[in-house]
Amino acid sequence: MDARTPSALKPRKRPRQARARVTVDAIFEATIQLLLKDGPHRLTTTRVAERAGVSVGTMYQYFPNKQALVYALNERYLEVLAEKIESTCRAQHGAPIGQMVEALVDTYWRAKTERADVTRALYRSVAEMDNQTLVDDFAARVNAATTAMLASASDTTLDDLEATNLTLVTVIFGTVRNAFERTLPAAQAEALRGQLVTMCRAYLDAVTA
Amino acid sequence: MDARTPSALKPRKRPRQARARVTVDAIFEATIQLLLKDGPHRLTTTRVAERAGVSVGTMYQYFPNKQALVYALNERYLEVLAEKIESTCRAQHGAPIGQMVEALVDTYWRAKTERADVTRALYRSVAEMDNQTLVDDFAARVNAATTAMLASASDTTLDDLEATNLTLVTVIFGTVRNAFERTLPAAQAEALRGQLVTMCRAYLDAVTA
DNA sequence: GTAATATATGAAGGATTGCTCAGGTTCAGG
DNA sequence: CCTGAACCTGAGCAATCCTTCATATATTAC
Repeated sequence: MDARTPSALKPRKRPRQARARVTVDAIFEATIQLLLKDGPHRLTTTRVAERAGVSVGTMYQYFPNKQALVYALNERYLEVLAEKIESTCRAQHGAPIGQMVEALVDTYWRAKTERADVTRALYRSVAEMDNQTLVDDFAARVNAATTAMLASASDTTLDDLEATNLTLVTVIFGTVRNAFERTLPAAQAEALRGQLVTMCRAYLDAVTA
Repeated sequence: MDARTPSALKPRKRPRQARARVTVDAIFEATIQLLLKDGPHRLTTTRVAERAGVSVGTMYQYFPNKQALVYALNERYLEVLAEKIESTCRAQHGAPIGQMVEALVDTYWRAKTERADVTRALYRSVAEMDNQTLVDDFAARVNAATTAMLASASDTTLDDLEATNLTLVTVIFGTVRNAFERTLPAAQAEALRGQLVTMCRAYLDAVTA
């Protein structure tokens, strides 16, 4: 758990026994399902506990309040996502730059598509409860990884690494998100993903020449 | 008011006298301010009325419930935004395609930047209350306008107008939104806007050649 | 086996919220 | 000036909702 986590949102205690770990997982899963079904403003501690098959009191043994629950959920999700991105960046170290962005788009797109409904549910929950800290931390972490990757490109050195990196990351992440909110038919979504890669490559050609 | 507005969200009645119009405006403004200050999940009918300087009952004379209030607010905002975009598209009819996207980015970016705080507040409120209908309508409207514009380009005809249009719109809108959530320093934001234009132009060169 | 610890329960308290309604005030038209 | 329509008031009801705590069970360590 991040040291930067606001104290009011820090988990009360970690599960030590196996059954407790099962319980906490069930609580997380129940939260996702409810977020999905009813949206964030109908997310209730009672309902979460009910669906998780535990009592409210149990939930409060691990999370000091409702917000902390959603916070922890997003933290968990972003942690996994950040790791995937970092892994891709490491794998592409020293590759040609065009291949890099393609890999980045692929990784991010796939991560979001794997459980599209969960993605949507969490996007909404981040907005409702305010988890800006989480988002900022995530952004910083991703930024470091992609910057390092781009700097190692075998076929070019970028004039303004910072600016190009910021542009690529913002465009890719923003586009993916927007694509999700439109709930496009699969074929169109797939086409869009291809076009996004084309676009990024064209951009890199332009700022490289 | 759109005919597609779900009946549970339709305004109860329109203000007929001048003082009533003032009241409704005050209610809208109060909603924005509270959304800004405390986020959507602390938006309360009592608080809205209080800050607007009217009583709760007054609010309920024009809106059947809280959700309808937020809905109407976003409807108003998106209406203005859609008009700006349509206006730009008309103005660029028959222009070179590169100039078109530049104008589109400019218009959208400026519209969002003019009152950046309001933009952020509304982004969040759309997510919390579910106003998907509004977003979909907006998307369809913008789509029609930009498609018509792109089709009239003086210097090229696009192979796949639909796909290119979808790509451009999704990328531009998504990027702008993401840029806002990161609360970038003004200089970086400005640079990003420029890079976005470069990117779109490079993309158009690529799919046109 | 037993003490210490971890985990689970759920009724109930306290606070808040969305919304109504019976009764007032202001305005516009005649 | 008068009357009906438009507009406004705000105490209070009903419905939740978040959270606690006294109590009970399961697990681990010895």
